Amino acid sequence: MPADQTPDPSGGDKISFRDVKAEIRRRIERRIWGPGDLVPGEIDLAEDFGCARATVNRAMRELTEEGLLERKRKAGTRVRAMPLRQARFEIPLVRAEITAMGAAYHYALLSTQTVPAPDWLRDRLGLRAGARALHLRCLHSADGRPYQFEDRWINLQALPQAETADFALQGPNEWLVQAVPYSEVEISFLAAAATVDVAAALGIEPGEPTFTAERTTWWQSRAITHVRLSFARGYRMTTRY
Amino acid sequence: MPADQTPDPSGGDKISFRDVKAEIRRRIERRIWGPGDLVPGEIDLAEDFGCARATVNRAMRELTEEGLLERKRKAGTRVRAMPLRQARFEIPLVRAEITAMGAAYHYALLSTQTVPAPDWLRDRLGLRAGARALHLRCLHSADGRPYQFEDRWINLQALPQAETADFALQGPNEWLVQAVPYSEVEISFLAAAATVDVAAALGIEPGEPTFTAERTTWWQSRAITHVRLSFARGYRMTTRY
DNA sequence: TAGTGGTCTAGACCACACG
DNA sequence: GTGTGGTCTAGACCACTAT
Repeated sequence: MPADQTPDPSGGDKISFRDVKAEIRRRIERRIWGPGDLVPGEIDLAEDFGCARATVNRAMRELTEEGLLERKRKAGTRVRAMPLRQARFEIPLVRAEITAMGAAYHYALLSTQTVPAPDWLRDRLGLRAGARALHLRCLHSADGRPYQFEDRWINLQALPQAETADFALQGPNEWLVQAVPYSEVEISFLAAAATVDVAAALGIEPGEPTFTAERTTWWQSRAITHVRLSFARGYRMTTRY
Repeated sequence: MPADQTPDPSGGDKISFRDVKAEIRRRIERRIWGPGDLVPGEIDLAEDFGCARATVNRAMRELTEEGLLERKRKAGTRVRAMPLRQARFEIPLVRAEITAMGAAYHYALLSTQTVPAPDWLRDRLGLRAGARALHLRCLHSADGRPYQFEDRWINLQALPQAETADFALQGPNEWLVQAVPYSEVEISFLAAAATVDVAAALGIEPGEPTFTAERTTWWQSRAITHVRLSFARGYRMTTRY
């Protein structure tokens, strides 16, 4: 009997769901199970691997979540014909991002103003006409160099206490996470030409390409805040998968 | 005893790990368990909820993966003080992306050439001096409008059969997934100024901000391909979490 | 050393979807 | 109808780590 029939080369006694995952991965990579193929059922595999069905189940469930398999009741499990590529990005607080690079973090509040929400914002956040919003502009720096320009709007209907908060020392992002944790978020990434505002803050030329993130946040179905983050020249968002 | 001690309001008999997740979420949102707090152990919660420990375990494991909890053996489970924000983006094939919008997909091969790998590419892919690479330039269109410009390099040492493949009809991406499935990938997103090449292909002005993705792919520790994708004006990558 | 999470098992029942 | 995955359970042992 070939030695690689059984995963778990380490001599440990029990088969782990990790072993099963690795072995299934291997069989897919080596085309033993090709794209679109039907994979044996959990019971068969459990017997093959010499483990409980629950173990196989967990392995296949995770591989499904990772985009390698497709499962349907009664129909069985198939190798995804077109593997679902997905990347996961962590969205840290700027402070954490900067200190993690080993740079000194500095925060500055550039302006703060309570104004009637402009039309596009009312539309975006679902505010009624005449609603007031807090508008903040901030700069986050790394080792003294501009790193990220933050242009934020806060819905004062939903978060009236924001009007009296002091954003001179603590950035609005950090204030918000302690005020409204675990919210629902929509985030977009795009390339934008630097406006005069942004260019001035980041020390670049107007019109220069700027990596930009826009984030809208809800809490219990109420819009809380909308922010546009403009990153300094050369910024990249990177991940592996 | 308060009615909300027990989740599962629907009158169903068994407690699902989903019920447990929802209830834990609720308690965190309502600050019953605040940031940094120690959460009861699995055994206690299982008794509370009237379910097996495995059920609580799955709920908490998934919440941990979602970034809401932090777990350590012996130390127990805590509510993350700074919730780990993470976004997941699906990286579909261009064809799928375009047809999903309801637009007609069109692919065109602009140029193809076998050349010695330039220094930056040798560096990036870990190729030896003098290594040859296949250089492809392609355009993907939606309803006849340029959508994505693809500038790709393929390592011919690792994939010699690419040299004789016909990329006139099938894009290199699609060819590659069938030739080398399930590889290891590093991907970056950035904002770049359109080069003359890119601008001409996409029908925009040189220097215009262009949302750009760079992807390098390995298979069994060998570099396979490196690609730079430039998106048309107005492109956004969006997700919710 | 002891407590907590991590995992495996064997068995059971259910829900969905294909024929 | 019937087969496949989806989930729950009760019990067990293990592995890490704080004390």
